[in-house]
Amino acid sequence: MNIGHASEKSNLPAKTIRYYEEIHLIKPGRAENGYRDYSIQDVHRLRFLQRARSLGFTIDECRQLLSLYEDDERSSADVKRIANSKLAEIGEKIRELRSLEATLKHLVSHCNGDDRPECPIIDDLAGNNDA
Amino acid sequence: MNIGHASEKSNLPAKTIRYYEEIHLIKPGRAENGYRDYSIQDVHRLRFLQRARSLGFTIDECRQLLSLYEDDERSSADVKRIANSKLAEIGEKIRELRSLEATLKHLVSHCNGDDRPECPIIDDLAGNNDA
DNA sequence: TAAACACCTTACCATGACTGGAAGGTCAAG
DNA sequence: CTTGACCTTCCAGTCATGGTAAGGTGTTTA
Repeated sequence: MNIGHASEKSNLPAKTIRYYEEIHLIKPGRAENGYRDYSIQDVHRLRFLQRARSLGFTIDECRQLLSLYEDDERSSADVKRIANSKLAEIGEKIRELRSLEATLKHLVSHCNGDDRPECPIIDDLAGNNDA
Repeated sequence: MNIGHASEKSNLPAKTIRYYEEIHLIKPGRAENGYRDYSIQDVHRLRFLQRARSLGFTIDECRQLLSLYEDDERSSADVKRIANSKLAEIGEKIRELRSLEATLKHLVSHCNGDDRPECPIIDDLAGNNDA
């Protein structure tokens, strides 16, 4: 199967698929004309990678997950550990963003938003924390 | 004031300060020995940038905010508009992360996490959505 | 049969916002 | 005089692609 077809099946741009080969995540065969030739197994791997990436796993985590995916003897604890650490990261990121949101909302709510220059948002950024 | 001192006062790494100069966010003077020489005003700008970046504004947004900061005739509406658009972005990002978190939590909760190979997380990534 | 067009190849540059390191100049203290 | 803490510029790397160029291949159509 050519890369275009594999791209459709996996929901990954061809560019990305070639990049995954470059960093040794997959190694498709080659046809006589030099075109990459993807097997059904390869497409499974690509779909796996697409899903894992869209869940926020980094390429390195995907590499770990993929090797667990291909290992019939894996323990589910190994997989769960990776997922839990990613969950912790996501939770932390959410907390940070919510704190940012609160701060900005507070500033915005105190800004008149008219054509006068007084602006508590700028004042805060400038370090004048009068509020 | 040398860059090391400016770095302490602004809470920005010296590397970052030099980078900000490279992209024309600030332009400190130079001492006779060629060292950068930061004024109090420069440090105010750096602190402003540090705060704005930590609130999630991009460099380009910081550039806008900085020019508003330096413009006594600015309208607070201009500032509020930028802040509101950033707020919308942050909200969207939070929604995405919460959705990721929910999906992952669901998967993790169904995974035994023992030394057997059965793993609903891997199954899901592989595209077997039995759950 | 030939041209048009879709697809494939490699190779290189760009992104955002830094961070790290090499190679070297400057300056104060011991 | 030398050590060490600073400072300088320049070059390369990060992450996960995206863009573009220059060219080879394969199928369809005039």
